[in-house]
Amino acid sequence: MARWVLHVDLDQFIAAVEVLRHPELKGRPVVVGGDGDPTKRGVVSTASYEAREYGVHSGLPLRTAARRCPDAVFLPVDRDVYEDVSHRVMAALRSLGVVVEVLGWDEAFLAVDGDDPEAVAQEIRARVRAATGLECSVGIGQNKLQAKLATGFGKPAGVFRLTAETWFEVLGDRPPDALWGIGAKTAKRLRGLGITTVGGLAATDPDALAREVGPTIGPWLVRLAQGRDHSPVSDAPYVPRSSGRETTYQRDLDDWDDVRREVSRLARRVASDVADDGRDVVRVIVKVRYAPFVTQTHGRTLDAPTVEPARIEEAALAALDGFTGGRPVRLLGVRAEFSR
DNA sequence: TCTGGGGTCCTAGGACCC
DNA sequence: TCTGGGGTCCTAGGACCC
Repeated sequence: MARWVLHVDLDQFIAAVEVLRHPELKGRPVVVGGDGDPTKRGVVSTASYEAREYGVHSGLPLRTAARRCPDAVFLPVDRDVYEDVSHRVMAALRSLGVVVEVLGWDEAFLAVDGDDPEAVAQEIRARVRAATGLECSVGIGQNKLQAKLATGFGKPAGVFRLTAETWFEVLGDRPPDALWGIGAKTAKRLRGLGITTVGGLAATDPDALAREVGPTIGPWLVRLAQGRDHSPVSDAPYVPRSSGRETTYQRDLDDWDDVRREVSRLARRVASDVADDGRDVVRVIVKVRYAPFVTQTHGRTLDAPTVEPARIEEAALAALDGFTGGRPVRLLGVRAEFSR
């Protein structure tokens, strides 16, 4: 009996959840992001397929989205609702009685045995639809990498199988950033080395690439392009490595007394988040993004692991002392790292 | 009129030690 | 004029993902 990995990805998840609770929006361009005001600083979390027709996509500044699609309905991000729907989706997936590895709100890997993975995929789609009213797409592969990439070819509301046999036929001529883990920066770097396709990357000598981009990443990139991946589908409970809060201010902070107050406020929020799950904090990192979008971080390692809010705040303020110059600030962040 | 917020993992350089 | 080699920890930054 064959072993398959199925990757499930909800279609336009956040926008679909909003349409579900506002049925009058069905068929209209819907853009979810920020606090729903497209004149403010913020980016698109998810755009409905109708809005995508206008070139609106995740990560696009809201102001740009409003320019491209003035008739779109703009809605604020409502995390609690998406989390709740996400729980129902994952419960529907677990109802199949297989190992489910959750990946964010709207994605999961499933380990499935059998000779008809397409039938299982359709059963998944039916159960998710019954539980939530939402559509999803399912990728089928022999490993997580293949399954994850397959899903994109099944969208929307479809199923696609991608195996070692069809890997190069489907992906060989595509640019390297079609792969999961290669972004614009790495694609550009590869282009500089004359590598412009997945097929080309797969045929590159791993040792040669190691010399160019590092001993771990070089060979990993080649394995990625070959569609090789041995990582298991795991339902082990997620253990966070860190927890943080950050804010982009609608108007830059010019006064560093305000900056200091805001760092204290963020640190106390982080401390309160951390207290909820009782993890010991070993290091606190402060992030500052200046008005021209230049970002710097400074951290403080604690003398001893702690959950004490006062110690966490103190460490954040000490880390803030690493920043000099007093330039206007666009974003502040505080992150706590846990002992491992 | 630019460019969110939540994360993870890897790299590179300096400090420090033997 | 020359100034080891290896290991580990700490720190800041980069790249990527949802």
